[in-house]
Amino acid sequence: MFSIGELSRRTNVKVPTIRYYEESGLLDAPERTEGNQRRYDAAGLERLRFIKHARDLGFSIEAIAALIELQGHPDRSCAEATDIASSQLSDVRAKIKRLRALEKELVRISKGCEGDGVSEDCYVLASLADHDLCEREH
Amino acid sequence: MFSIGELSRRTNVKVPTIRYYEESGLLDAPERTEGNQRRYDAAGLERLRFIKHARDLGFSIEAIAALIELQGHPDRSCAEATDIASSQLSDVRAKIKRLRALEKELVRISKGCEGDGVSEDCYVLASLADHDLCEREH
DNA sequence: ATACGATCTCTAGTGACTAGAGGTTCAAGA
DNA sequence: TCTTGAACCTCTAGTCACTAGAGATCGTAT
Repeated sequence: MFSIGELSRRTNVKVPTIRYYEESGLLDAPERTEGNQRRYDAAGLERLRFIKHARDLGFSIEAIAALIELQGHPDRSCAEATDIASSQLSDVRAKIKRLRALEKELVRISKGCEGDGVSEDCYVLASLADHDLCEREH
Repeated sequence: MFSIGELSRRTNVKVPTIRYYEESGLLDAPERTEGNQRRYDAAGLERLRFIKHARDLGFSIEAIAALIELQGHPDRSCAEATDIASSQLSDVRAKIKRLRALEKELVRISKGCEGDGVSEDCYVLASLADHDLCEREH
C-alpha cells in the first residue's frame, strides 16, 4: 500500500492529476487511512499506468474510459477497442496533414522576410494581412 | 458600415468569436448605433481578416496581439514579427514530430489486433496496459 | 512532543472559444 | 404606421485536461 505521492513518483503523473482521474471515473476510489489519506495497491498502479500510456498516445479521457470499461469485460469483442484505436490514428493523421500544410505556409512566409527591415515593409505582416499572398487555402 | 453578422459572413468568423476578439483586445471596439449595435468599417474588416489568417496558421491570441502592436508602428524593426513567425514554425514542427511518433506507435498497436477476437486477448488493450510492448519511449 | 513535509478538500484559472437565457433593436412587409 | 421576426445585446456557464493556490489536517522521523 502506498500514498498518492508514491504513486505519482512511480508513474510520472502529478498528484492533482491522479485526483482528477479519480474524479473523472478513470481510477476507482482507493482505500483510505483513518486520517482520510488515499492508499493504493498494485491494481491502482497498473490502472494508472494504462491511463498514462493511453494519454501519452493522445487518447481522450472519454476514449480511455471506454477502453477501461472494455477491459472489465474480458468476454466482450475487442472490435470496440480497435475502433477507438483506429479512430485515434485517423485523428493523428489528420492533425499531421494540417500541420504539414501550416509548416509549408510558415516557411514560405518566413523566407520572404530577412527580419532586418522595418515593420512597414515586413513580408510576414503583409502575408498575414493579405490572404491572396498565400499559395493556397488553409 | 455593416453589422457584426455581415462581418461574420464576410470573414467566416462566428459572431461570438468576433465579440471575444474585441474583449481580448485584438479588435478595437467599433462604433455603435443608437440602439447599441456594433457597426464596422473597412478597417475592422481588414483587421479581422488578419486575425483570422493568423489563427488559421495557429498563432496564439497573444502572438497575434504582438503582431498587431507591431503593425501599428510601421517604423519599428520587423525582427519581432519574424521571431514570432519562426517560433510558431518551431512549434508546428515539434508537434509534427511528436504526432509522427504517435502515429507509428498507433499503427503498430492497431496492426497487432484484427478486432475479431475477444477483449481479453486484445493486443490494443495489452499494449496500453504494458508499456514494455512499446518499441520506444514516448 | 514537535516539527514539517505530505496530504486533504475546495475554488478558480488556463486558452479559445461555444451555448444558452432573457431582453432589445433593426428592417422589411402589410 | 404598425407588426413581425431575425439579428443583435449582455451575462453566465460550459468545454477539455489539467494546474495553482488557500487553508486545514495527517503521518512520520527525531
